[in-house]
Amino acid sequence: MHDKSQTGTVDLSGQGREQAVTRKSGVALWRQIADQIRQAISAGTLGADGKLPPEMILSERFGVNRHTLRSAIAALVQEGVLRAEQGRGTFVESRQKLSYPISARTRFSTGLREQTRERRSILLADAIEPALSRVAEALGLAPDAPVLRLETLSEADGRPVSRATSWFDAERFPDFARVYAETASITLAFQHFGIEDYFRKSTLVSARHADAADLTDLKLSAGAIVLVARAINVDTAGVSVQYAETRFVADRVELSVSTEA
Amino acid sequence: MHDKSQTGTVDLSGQGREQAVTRKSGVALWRQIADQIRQAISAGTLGADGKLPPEMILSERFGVNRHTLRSAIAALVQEGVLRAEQGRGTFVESRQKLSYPISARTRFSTGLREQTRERRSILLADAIEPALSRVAEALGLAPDAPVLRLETLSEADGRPVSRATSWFDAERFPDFARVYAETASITLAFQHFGIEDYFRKSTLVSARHADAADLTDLKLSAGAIVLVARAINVDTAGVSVQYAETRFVADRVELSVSTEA
DNA sequence: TTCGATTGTATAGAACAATAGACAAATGTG
DNA sequence: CACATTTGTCTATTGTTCTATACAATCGAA
Repeated sequence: MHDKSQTGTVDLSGQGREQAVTRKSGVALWRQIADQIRQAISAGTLGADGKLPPEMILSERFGVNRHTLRSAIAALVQEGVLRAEQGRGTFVESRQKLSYPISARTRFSTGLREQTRERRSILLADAIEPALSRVAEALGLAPDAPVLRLETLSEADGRPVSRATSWFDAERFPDFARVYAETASITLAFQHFGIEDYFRKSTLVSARHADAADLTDLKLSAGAIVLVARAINVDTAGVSVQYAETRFVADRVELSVSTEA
Repeated sequence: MHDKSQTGTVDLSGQGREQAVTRKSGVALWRQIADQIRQAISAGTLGADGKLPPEMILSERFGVNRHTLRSAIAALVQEGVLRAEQGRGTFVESRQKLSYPISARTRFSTGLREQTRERRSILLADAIEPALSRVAEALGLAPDAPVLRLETLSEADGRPVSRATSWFDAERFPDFARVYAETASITLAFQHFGIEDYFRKSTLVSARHADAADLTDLKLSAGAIVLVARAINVDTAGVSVQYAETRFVADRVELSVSTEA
């Protein structure tokens, strides 16, 4: 059933890189095309002048009917990436990708300060629960030890950037959730508990399709990709104080690792 | 058109994490389900005993017809993730994710040595071309300076892991492609040109859908995700010697960043 | 105002995806 | 063997996606 998929190629970038749509793949053509246009815009290889080529031209490049291409554009208009004006053309609404630095001193707001006008984090939920095995291992706690779980959403310039689930030792940090809710900052909340500084020990990066909850919180459409960073933060004594699993919107964020050993 | 999508949820993990399929989203149900099963296997929350639940059970969990679920399984069988046996059940063929370390001393084979039986890199193509703007910038060369481009494929245990495009200063490293073809190692090829050691300066990590070429080379099915690492390597003097854009199969690889400041 | 270029709308048919029900074929067990 | 369990195949129906063609509406320039 899946061995007969056909692929047609298209040079969208003008730089030798080929883009393509694959038929009978389980992913609708209009969605594949929407993903590629979004990516090309982000890479600057399409709409660099703020305007997209006409629908007829684009549909020929992708080798699909004009209506199929229009579905792709409609999806991107709904996402806020494009804006179509009858008689004039289709225009790019937003372009740039945020570069999120990962280093020993990774903090949410700091690294994005120069790239955005405004940033904020929202506390969606908090709960005290027995630790899952991977959480207990990351924090160096006994299995099923009580941990505080924080669900947070981060936005930059009014658009969702990432969705994080963080765990903390509930015994060492009682009432952390309330302090965080007041300060809206992990760094400040840690200081309230006497931790002047903390460091990123390790980060595991993977990628997958966004699940249902992330789709909603991050305002994504189905099939969207998230970059997943599983990180451990330690205090100055090297003791794990936070384990976090953060999902970044792959279309809007890239992770920057500088390894100055 | 895209605002009327319906979402049904299913707890696949037994840990409170919900999985879901979204209808009318441009992604066929069987593909969404295939993606989720693959991910659940990789996370160990499904088929931990090597065997998948019967089709009837799974189709009820996902809230779809048995045939739809069978399409998902068929796709995973073709990928080599599952193996179905009439009368017996469906079994897990491969599970584990490779953890690819990113540090100042990142090299392909070293980090994967303990996780795999066998690794190899294949030179697919090489060419000398004028540098693209981002390549020239990364290597610190003049725009359109001649650069060598290498297209390589890396496999571990007989399965494709990553697909890289690397660029080198063609004037500093004449004949690099031939040397690399003979040694099958970037490290050894560099030594041939008097570079005893080199370091990873920076890495940008992003994620996107695999394009047509990567789909073919990495033997993926459409809609698959790749982790993209854009890296700059420098010699001991701090001069850029290699710029590489590597696409990792997101289902098989995660990137590990240890930030020991 | 007239015209070309462009996006928006409508309709119909073909190809694909999903559902439904029934039964065949293989496996392991009592 | 007889049986329950499980995957494999078949047919039919419905809804979604893609194609094809035609024309309307808006904009900007000649």
